Amino acid sequence: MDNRTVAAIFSEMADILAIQGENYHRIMAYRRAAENIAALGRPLEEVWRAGELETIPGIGKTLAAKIDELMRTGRLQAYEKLKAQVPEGVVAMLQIPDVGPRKAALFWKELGITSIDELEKAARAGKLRDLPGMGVRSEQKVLEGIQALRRRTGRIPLGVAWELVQAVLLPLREVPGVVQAAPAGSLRRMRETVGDLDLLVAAEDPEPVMARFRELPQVAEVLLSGPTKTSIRTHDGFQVDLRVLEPARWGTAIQYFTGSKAHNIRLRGLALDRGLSLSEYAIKREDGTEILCATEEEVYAALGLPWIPPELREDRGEIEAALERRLPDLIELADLQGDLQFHTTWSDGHASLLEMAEAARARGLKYGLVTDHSRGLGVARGVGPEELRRQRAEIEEVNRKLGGTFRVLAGVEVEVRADGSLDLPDEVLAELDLVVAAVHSGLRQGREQVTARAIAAIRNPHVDILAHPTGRLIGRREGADIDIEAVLQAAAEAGKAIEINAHPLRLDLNDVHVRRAVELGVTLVVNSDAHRPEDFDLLRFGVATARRGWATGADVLNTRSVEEVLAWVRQRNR
DNA sequence: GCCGTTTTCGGCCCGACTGTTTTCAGTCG
Repeated sequence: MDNRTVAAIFSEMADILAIQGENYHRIMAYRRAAENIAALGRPLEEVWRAGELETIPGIGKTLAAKIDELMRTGRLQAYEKLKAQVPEGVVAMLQIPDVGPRKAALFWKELGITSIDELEKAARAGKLRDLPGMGVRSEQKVLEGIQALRRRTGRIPLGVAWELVQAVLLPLREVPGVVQAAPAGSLRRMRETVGDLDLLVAAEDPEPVMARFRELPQVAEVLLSGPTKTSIRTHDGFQVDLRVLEPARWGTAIQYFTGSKAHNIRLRGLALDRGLSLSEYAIKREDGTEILCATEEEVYAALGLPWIPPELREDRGEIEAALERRLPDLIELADLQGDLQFHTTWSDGHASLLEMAEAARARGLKYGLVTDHSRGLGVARGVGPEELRRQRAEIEEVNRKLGGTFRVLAGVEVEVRADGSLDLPDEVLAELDLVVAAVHSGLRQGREQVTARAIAAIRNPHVDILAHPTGRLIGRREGADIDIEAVLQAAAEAGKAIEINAHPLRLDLNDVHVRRAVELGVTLVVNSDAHRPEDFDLLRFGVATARRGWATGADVLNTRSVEEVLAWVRQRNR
């Protein structure tokens, strides 16, 4: 039983307990356990076998026993008992905005409603308005919530959220009196998907900012608007929350709204230990006097901590690391010296080798590995032995033209066939500077088969890097059911590198797997996988994912110089 | 249900906004 399944069960148990009106903290215990299991980075089953379940934060005797039952029997009696008590459709109602556990329970108990469809009918028939605590407006909000839920395509991919936020912040920055404007929330933490978009503006007078925000062309609907907060929904169905506050309180505010919730709860606990109360407005002493923080550094310092990078703020050990002054020195975009995967018109890229090299150079990179697809992948065109030989001539010509300001290395993205063999003969691969291997087809194979293919590729002496190991496309396609732990172990043994593909729909490895790779000492590579010149800008998302996985510059191969990268290849191939 | 250099019991973050209410409950983040 894998981590995601166990996490989902605990999360659903929390929902059911909430509908039943259970003790809030007991519910939170289940949620926290679910989150920590999902973020574990190594197989829960392995932790269970080692008898170390209770070393996981938020797992005590009771939950450890429940995990044990799940691992041994594949079932959990307590879960089945809970599920039998509350209809599935009632639990599903929690997905509707503005419907929480209390209201879901109310609709169910008072009117016998057990599905979202029934709820919609009841709302249309005006049956909800007479319930205690409800009214005509609330009934309308339920209907609107159901519509919003049906429109919602799920969480927003990081790349889309990034673009939208840049577009919205620009006009807000032009409003007179605006001192600062920045994204907060999971976008600032650079999570791979973003739920609602959180924006923060510092200005003495909030109203002109709110007014400008409400009138943006992207706005389809104003959900709520007060003196400190306005929420809108865009035409694309995305919710954007804007908070405006005075500049003197910027530090506490941006800290608070960056989250995560779990990180903030821990921080507030630390504040209480020191006789302080932390809120988005200030740090309050017990006598009621306020400490205003204009910067985040001041907030953390007041709690005895160094500043913690936003990408780490998930309560995955960063607070302990900060207390012990052992936060990692995270990799930064500027640390990258090269990019070890980009494409050209030799396969499915949209620009010439020279154009791509110049684009990479314009972004401060010093080298790049051209990795057009081998033939086996059914993309338009693709390179075989003959094309690679001819491309080599073009590489030399481009390198001459660039006159030492940038170096193109010869590579390929070689297809791992369904049977685990590679799409190009070894002697052809041997002539290249570096070889990137990738699985694109047969992603739906069984776990053992697809894992074996990836490991076979890693063990091929000519392969240096395994690209986007799961092949997922966020929000579009599940990745292969691949045993990442086994792949990482194989890479560690063979001394091969694993890619963090920076494309915002891939981010593959993901943050949790990066963390595990770092623990295992696996060499990582952050690659743009650029298919057009502007795609080199995507590297920021790959670096962010590396940072979320606690990776330092030393963990990532392409922070090294081109000579060091080539030496890394040679010392292994001897 | 978890957790512990103020604790093995009694805590567990804090506030905005809305809609329903005459002081608060529910939801959200």
